[in-house]
Amino acid sequence: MQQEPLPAVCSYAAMIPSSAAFSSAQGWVLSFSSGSALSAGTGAILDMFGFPMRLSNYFLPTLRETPAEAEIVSHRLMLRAGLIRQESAGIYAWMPLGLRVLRKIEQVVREEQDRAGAIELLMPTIQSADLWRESGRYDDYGKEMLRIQDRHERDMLFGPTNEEMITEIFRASVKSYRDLPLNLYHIQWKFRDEVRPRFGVMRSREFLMKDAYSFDLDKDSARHSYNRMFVAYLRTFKRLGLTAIPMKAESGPIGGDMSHEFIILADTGESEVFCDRQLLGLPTPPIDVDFGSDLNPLVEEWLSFYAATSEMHEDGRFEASVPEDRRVSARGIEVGHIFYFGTKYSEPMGAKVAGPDGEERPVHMGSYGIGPSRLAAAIIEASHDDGGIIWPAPIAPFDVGLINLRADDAGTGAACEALYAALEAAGVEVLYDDTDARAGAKFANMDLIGLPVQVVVGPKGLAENTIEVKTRAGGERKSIPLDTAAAEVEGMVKAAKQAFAV
RNA sequence: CGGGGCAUAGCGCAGUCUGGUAGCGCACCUGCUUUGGGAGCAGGGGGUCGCAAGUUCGAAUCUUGCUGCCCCGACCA
Repeated sequence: MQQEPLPAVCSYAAMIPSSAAFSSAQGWVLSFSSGSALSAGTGAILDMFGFPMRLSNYFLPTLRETPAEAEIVSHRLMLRAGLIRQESAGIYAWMPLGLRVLRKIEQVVREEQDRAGAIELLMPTIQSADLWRESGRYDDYGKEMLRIQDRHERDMLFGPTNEEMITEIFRASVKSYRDLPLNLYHIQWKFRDEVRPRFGVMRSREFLMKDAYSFDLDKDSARHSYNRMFVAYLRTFKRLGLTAIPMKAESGPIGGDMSHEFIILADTGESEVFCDRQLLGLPTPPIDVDFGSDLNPLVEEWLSFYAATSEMHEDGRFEASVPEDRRVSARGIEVGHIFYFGTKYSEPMGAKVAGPDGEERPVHMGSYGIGPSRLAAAIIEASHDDGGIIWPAPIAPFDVGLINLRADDAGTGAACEALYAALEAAGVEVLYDDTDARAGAKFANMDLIGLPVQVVVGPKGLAENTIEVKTRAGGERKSIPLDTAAAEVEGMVKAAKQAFAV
């Protein structure tokens, strides 16, 4: 079972001291700094604070009506479910529930990057224009780059990407081929001043991106670094509940000659894509894939089937290489992009290493992007129904939505509290709807925010010592005995997550 | 950046043509009733009508300028 993401919890805990209302909770500051608290599951930490996620105390501003500006379903649902709020064109605030999703996506991405041998660091959002003058991109990048000046009238910019900066970091410290290969990544906010931002966080100006940068002595080893990210991406998207297909891509303004986009199929996709149906069923590389081994056969298998975006599509080749009943032509959303671009930056910026022969040569580089903020929207595009979002279990903001149908009833209240405590102790994240809204409103709201498992506690069932559980994805409900409910729900949550494990 | 549209309460909208006390539904607050799929009744709060000039006795409404936002296209994680 993967580790639960701590950042969301940390930020939540950090907010507590600012509110006098919580000052009666004792000892939490000390508890928080203890190692055992941090190593425990998220739920256990919250429980330790004695501050459960009661909806009555939470901040979840959902909307019953759809804001007029939202065109596509993910944008509508993200606004309605209180995940995001637009602050300016293409610029969004992430509300608590949305932030939890974003952190979970980040964490899956992080785990797979780490597994593939990439090393995390964190570069700033603001960069010096001088760095970009070195590579020549300061003039090339155009108006998409947000240019700013500091108080000394120095030219700065809000980074749209980090090739220059990582190259600068690399060249300052790495001088020998013995330190290669190296792959450094960070997960940081980027800004691209899109002419027309749209579709919410799918195509925003400010967006969160995981960008990794590989450094190798020559093209062959760079190819291996590329393959490692290729495999990591296949695993990452699968764990997020997505079937992403690598497609040959144009390398765009970043440049280079080996490049693939990872595309998921969705009706609202921005681009037209064509591929062989076989790709949809190819097995995802397993968790124990050896990243040190030759990954070429694995990658080549994926690349042996036809797959292309409309820009790279050739009708003739498509029809010649794919039998008619296997031809898929659909719309797709780009969720990742990997490039090999050789010495495009290392050469002009002087990032050189000495080879075994003592000769210095520019390193061969690649860059590898995934947009977690965009993924949140893409996942909703791929997983929703008329009632709202259906989160894949691994990235759901909470595992369980616990509904108390009668907030003023001592019996249901006690049953909910007991269930809540038992589930949290088992490491299950629970959002407890203890509000006094009506049943219908609670059900609709819970469906909207899409938690994988709903637990409904009402006076009727309780009279027979039962509660009801419902899975959001399939909609199945069943009554189960109260005394085994916690164990059963825990099992459902674990099974739901297990279904996404690869 | 070309083309089109919109801007009135947190959200969805009417009112603008034809200038005269700023409205409706949802949400919010109070009370009572209700309580297993977005309850009912009664009462209540919330608005520089995007901004600025102008015309007028009087501007949400007419004029001009500006700004913001959305949609289509070209471009992109």
